[in-house]
Amino acid sequence: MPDPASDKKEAILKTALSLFVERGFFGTPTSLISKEAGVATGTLFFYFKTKEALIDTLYLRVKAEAAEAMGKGIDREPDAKTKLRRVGRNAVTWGIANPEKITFMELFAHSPFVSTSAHEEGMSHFLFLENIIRDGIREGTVQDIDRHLLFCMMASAISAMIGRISTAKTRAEREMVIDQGLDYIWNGLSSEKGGEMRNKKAGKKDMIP
Amino acid sequence: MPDPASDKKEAILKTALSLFVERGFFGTPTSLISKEAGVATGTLFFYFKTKEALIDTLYLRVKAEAAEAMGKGIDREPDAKTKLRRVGRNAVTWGIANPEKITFMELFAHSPFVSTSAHEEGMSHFLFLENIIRDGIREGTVQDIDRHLLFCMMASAISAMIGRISTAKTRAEREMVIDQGLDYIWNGLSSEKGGEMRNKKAGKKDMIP
Amino acid sequence: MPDPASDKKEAILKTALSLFVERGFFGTPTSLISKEAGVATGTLFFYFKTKEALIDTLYLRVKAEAAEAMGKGIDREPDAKTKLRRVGRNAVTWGIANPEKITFMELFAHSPFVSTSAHEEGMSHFLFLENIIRDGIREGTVQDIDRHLLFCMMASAISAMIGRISTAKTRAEREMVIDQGLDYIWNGLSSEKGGEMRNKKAGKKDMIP
Amino acid sequence: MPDPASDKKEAILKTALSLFVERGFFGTPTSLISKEAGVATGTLFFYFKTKEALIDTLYLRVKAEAAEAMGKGIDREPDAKTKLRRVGRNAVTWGIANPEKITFMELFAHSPFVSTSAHEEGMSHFLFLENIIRDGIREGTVQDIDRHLLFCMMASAISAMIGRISTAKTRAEREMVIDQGLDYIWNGLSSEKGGEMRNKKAGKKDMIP
DNA sequence: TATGAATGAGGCTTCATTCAT
DNA sequence: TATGAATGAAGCCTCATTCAT
Repeated sequence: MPDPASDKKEAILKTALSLFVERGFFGTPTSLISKEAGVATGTLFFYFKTKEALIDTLYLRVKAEAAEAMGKGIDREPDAKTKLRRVGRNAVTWGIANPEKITFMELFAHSPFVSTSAHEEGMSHFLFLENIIRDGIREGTVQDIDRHLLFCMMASAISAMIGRISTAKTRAEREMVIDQGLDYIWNGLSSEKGGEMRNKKAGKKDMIP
Repeated sequence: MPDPASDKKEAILKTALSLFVERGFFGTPTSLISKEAGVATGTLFFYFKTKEALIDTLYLRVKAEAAEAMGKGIDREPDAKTKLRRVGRNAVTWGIANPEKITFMELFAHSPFVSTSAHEEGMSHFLFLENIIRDGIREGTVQDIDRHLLFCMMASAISAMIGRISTAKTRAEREMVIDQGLDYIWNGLSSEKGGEMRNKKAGKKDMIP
Repeated sequence: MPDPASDKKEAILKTALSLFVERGFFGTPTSLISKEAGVATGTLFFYFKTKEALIDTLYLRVKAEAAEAMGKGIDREPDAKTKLRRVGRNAVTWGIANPEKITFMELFAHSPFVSTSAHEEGMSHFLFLENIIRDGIREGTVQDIDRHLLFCMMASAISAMIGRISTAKTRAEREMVIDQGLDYIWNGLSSEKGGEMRNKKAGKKDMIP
Repeated sequence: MPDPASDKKEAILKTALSLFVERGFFGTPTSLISKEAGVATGTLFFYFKTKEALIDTLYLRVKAEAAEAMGKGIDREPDAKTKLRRVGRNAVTWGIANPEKITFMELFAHSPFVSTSAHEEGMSHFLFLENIIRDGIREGTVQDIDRHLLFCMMASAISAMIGRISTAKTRAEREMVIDQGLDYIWNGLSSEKGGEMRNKKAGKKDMIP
């Protein structure tokens, strides 16, 4: 009962993902994709009008999947800080489980091979992140600096983490890197850091005799 | 004094830089490079055995130039913190002045078109950065977390900053983004708050008695 | 009464005619024909074993229809001259009413895409024309020159007329062109003129006395 | 001293002419052209940006050559009648000597594969013909009917003649067909007979005392 | 050094045709 | 009868690279 048509389409998408990551867009001929996917050359073009249409579809899917994974469970978190921390952990978890997809997103995030419309549609899945940042700024727990800059930096930091984690040998090392990385990110975002704020809060408590 | 031969070689390199950034590696035919550079197709292959040899040369040059720019004046800085802050500011300044080169580095940082040896040689120019981080850790001013992770995160943060800055309309906005970005980076790197957090936690325990 | 099966076949033929005229044989994919005809790709190949079988069928139909139209009413004409003139007018009338079919015939009259057998069978519909010419020669009203040449020239003249007529703006202009064209054709075919010319000259002399 | 570059280009043009005539535009792959011409596939595209550019060039050349051949010696002819007769004979002579080129012109005269600009430029070579017809009308030796129609009919008649001639077995038969054909054309064009016929009819009336 | 005509492998895509349903 | 997913050969064209000059 598995839809045979869908099977071939999925096989193409899966194979394309691997090959694009491995060899880049221009580096992977459509003929290789179809061969590795076990379909005829014409079949690829039956499902995707163009090589670019193929990568567009792929891009959108991966972005959507990533966004969904990152947003998992954030509603149960009480504030922006914990929400963002959970997003970070979700991202790392998903990235580790889907290294190809992470690499794919990085490779084609600014690629001209992906259509502008696909870029825009892909970006829309992450609007919820900007919302959390905005809430955090309102709460006073996130530094009130340029939101888009924060967003980009957070994204690049997570990406760097995943990159670093993928070289980790043990589970322990991996966990350590995640913790350190999330600390780094949060401390960078936190408005507490001003050392003074901490001092202030802590001080208040400390000062209570 | 201008060696005519060298002129052509330089013209090819300069043109190739622009075109690779604009259109990617596979997207720019060598014929286009030579045409835009005002030389014959054969001339390009006289100076560079291969298209890959051309991009390797380019990559190495840009990396070396970037490293040199980032290291400017760090000897006069007293400690790791100020050194790193100066590196960051140098990087941003250079990146803004050389947008094509920045883009080029990002595009080909992990690219298979650049040979492994070139990647390694290119990376070597940045060893001084890891040294500063190591010193900072020894000084106690930089968090004692994975050095390579710090390095990657710093690099990606700077890159994100430059990206964000390039969309800034006014000089004032630009300066603000730089300051905020460097704050973010430093606060992320700083051991102060981390220390305090640890202190805090430790404090909790301390307070138990 | 409309056989649904036949409906599809007719739809395919009709669509194919338009598309072949518009875009040529190789220029119109069978997939386009079936799409525009509103049938599945497989259906076309159910009714026509091959793309060439389709165009053969089309060719034969159009030729037969044209021949029938051209022969309409010639039995009521008294002699070869009037017969031929009626054939010419019939041809023009039909050609104006069926521009696609005329173009189709011209396009594929010598085309290798139409099988030789179809060409031969198509030509057979026009044998009656050669018969009229033969009769005219026997009557003495048509020049006794190569019959096949006459046939070809008449055909090409009619075709030229139709082409010229299709650029006419007004009905009056169109009628004028038809009359002039038929005059041209007939005068070209007529043996009278030679005779009359001779008679005329002779006549002049005769009249001198 | 024969320009080697030009050699290859000419070989391609010559081969393309034969193949297009033999197999049509879509029926002859560029790969076949280059193979038969003895050059590499890339060479064809070095000289002609596109397959269409190739046929355009070919079309223009053939048209120009045909026009030049048809106009040969007409200046030495005294009047429109002899000029046109010479044009006709020139055309037939050239057509017999260059059967492929004649066929080529017929095949692609209305072809969409030849660009509109090429069609227009090609047509311009034949303006001198329309001029002769105009002069003839002024002289009173050519029927005063639509000039463009005359032009088309003459062209198609000549073409039909050539077609018929190419099936001639003996030189004598060929000469006969040429003479008959030119007679046909001229009688069709001549205003004498038309005029005389009218004169004749009128004359009869006039003679009625 | 420098040129640019020439090469030919290889890429993307089309399309006539088949076949299981 | 009718469908449309699937096929794969073949077409047009690009482009890194060479080589005679």
